[in-house]
Amino acid sequence: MSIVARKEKQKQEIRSLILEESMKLFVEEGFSKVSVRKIAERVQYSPTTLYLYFKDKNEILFYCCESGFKKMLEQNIALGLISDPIERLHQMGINYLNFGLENPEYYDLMFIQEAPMATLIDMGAGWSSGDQALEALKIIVQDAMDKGLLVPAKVETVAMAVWSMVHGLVSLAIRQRLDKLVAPEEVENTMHESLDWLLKTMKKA
Amino acid sequence: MSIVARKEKQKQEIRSLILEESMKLFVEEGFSKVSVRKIAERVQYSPTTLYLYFKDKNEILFYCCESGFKKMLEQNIALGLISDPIERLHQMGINYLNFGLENPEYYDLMFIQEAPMATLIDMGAGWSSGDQALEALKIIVQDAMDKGLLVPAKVETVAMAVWSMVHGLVSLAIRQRLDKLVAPEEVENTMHESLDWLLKTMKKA
DNA sequence: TAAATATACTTAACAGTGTTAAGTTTTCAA
DNA sequence: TTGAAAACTTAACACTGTTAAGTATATTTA
Repeated sequence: MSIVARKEKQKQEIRSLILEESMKLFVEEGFSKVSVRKIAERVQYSPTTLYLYFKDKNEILFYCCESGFKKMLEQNIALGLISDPIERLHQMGINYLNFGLENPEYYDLMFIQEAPMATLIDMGAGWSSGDQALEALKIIVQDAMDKGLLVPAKVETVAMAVWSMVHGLVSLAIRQRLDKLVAPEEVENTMHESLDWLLKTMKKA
Repeated sequence: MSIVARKEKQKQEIRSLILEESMKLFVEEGFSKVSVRKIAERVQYSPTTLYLYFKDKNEILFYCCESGFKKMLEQNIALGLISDPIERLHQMGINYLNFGLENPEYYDLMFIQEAPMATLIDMGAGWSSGDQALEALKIIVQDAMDKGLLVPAKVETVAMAVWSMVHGLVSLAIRQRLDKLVAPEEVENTMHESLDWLLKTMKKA
């Protein structure tokens, strides 16, 4: 049994190696430049060997995506210290914007590309860390309403609005669409102003 | 002179033909399935001939994109009849959501893919119809503020917030991310509720 | 220990992609 | 009618994801 376990462990190590090198490639060359052959070259295996460890390229993308979510959640640990729900929501939004702008390739994978979602669907699995992040958002919104800081409304509606807005900001920025609204050097600043505006606006008078 | 003019006209006709068939392919098979060879087959030319009429594939995408904006603007013509700025902004948002959900392939091209933007940048040209749509948004926001219907703020900030939110809703929906927040059959409805919520919230008490 | 089996990995290939260089056919002016 | 210019095609390059078939390398069984 110990021998089969060791083999399994080795297999897992190679899987990890493949994922690690894939992510490095992402960050260095961008999503569109990542190919099975390039990953293979990095891990010093033939391209077809990767198919012994993953079903297809999309599955590799999916697991990279998962690791992106972990990265994102780590950033939010310090959030627990903020007790005021609105302030906490605000900081969560700021973190979201920063994560997107600092890790555009990850963000692309996690929220823009359809490939990882396709895999998720035919794996029947959950969006583990993604669901977790959304759950956190809903809880904050609920909390804010309970404390009378927001006008009462359906939690899902408000959560969707807030998430859509920050996602909209990041994804339009990443895809160079916000340059069309303000000068490039003002984009980042205005994004934060928009977020501030939303929170100030939604706060019960 | 008349003969060279006729030639030019013929050239334009072929360009139009290529674009038309490209767009049909989009709608029928989706962005990712559109290839130079498939377009060529449809217009009954060899693939390389397309390069005599367009610099590269991205340029074709760019022009398809332009036509998407025209389609979108047409939808907004009836908006002029609404005099109340908030109501007009609301209807503009509803139109935006509907356009995105009804023409996901166009929407993808116009606001999600980076290819057309790349072409735009190295063409040095403007985002003609896109700019027009954004200008309309800014004017409405300004109008609403002038009439005291919105809390005063920087126009660009509010415009960016509103655009980002509707874009966020549509793009997350198209990429199947909103299913993670509410059940699939409730997505469209909740999107509209989120939009309603935003407008109700931003309206000056 | 030797043969049989299972595991790990690679080579070769298919069908597709965007794009370019070179060659052919057609059109039109001198 | 000849010659040049325009329009178009063929062949090829360098990629892409993926599969089938073959080859080594361990591991198990006789």
